[in-house]
Amino acid sequence: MKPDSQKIDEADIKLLSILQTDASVSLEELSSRTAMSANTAWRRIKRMEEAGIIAKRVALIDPEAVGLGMTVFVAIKTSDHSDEWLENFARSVSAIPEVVEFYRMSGDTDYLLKLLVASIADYDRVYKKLIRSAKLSDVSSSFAMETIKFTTAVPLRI
Amino acid sequence: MKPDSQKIDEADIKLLSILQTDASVSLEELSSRTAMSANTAWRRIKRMEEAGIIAKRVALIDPEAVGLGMTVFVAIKTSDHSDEWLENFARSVSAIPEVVEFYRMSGDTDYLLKLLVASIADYDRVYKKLIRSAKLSDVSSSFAMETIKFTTAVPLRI
DNA sequence: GTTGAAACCCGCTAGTA
DNA sequence: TACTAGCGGGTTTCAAC
Repeated sequence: MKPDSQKIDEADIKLLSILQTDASVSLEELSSRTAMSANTAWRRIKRMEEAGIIAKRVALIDPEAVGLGMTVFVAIKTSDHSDEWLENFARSVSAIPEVVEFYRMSGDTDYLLKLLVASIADYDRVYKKLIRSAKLSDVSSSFAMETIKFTTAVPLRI
Repeated sequence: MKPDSQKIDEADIKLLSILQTDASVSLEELSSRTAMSANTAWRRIKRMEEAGIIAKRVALIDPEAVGLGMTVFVAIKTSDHSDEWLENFARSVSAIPEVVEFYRMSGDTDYLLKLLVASIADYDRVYKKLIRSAKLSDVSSSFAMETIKFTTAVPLRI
């Protein structure tokens, strides 16, 4: 799966830049845009897929279009907990589909979650599920009024 | 682009669930997994693409694999600013590739950014770019120690 | 060993009943 | 909704450097 961390060169970055913006471009177009032959492009892509650099190809759904217009950030502080509590916490929270991002933080808050929900009522439903599943106490939520930018494109540099 | 907000039924949700997890599945496999003909699956997908429900197809890059192992959240508070300042702020911050998410918030913090950077030094570079581009004052950063969950799959429900 | 070109063949796309 | 035909593109192979 991860054969000794292959180095990525400029040509790879060109390919990745295109594919992480639009994965539906053909090898032909890819080759014309990168000044390499189609099967060189194909070989490089395949190598990066096998190396895990390209994790997967997905369809991105517009959350608004399916009625998920509300983004909520949930900050959680935990007082000392055992390892198994933490493990269980991570597992049960990860299993909630509305939790789309979940980080262990340094500083003030210990955990930060990003939720995608339909409405306040929907948020309340998920919130209850959340505190029930892990028996949390110190939880505070912030609501996003507007998503100014959201991209899955990572900042690639030479 | 958005012809009168078509309703999404269960069959559509089945398709979306698969495609938002793995967009590389063939129509044949899609049809066998959803009990609809390949042709029907294709037509539904095309309709959802045209309706903007499926926004795009992208390759997801593992940030760690390309040396972007650090996720930072930046909370910004603004004291009263003019409309044009706000507009310029949104535009210049959005243009920074390391800013992968950018929200206008309710409550304590006015804006929340998510950054993908390589290291502390890299973070510092982006931070400087940030405060220079929009002349910010009240900025506080929190570092993610661990990404427990990150998914682009939205919580689809019947 | 690495690169490019060309053939193969599968599967996407679209037209028709 | 199902069938079918065309064709575009991913995959493989082979030859050349």
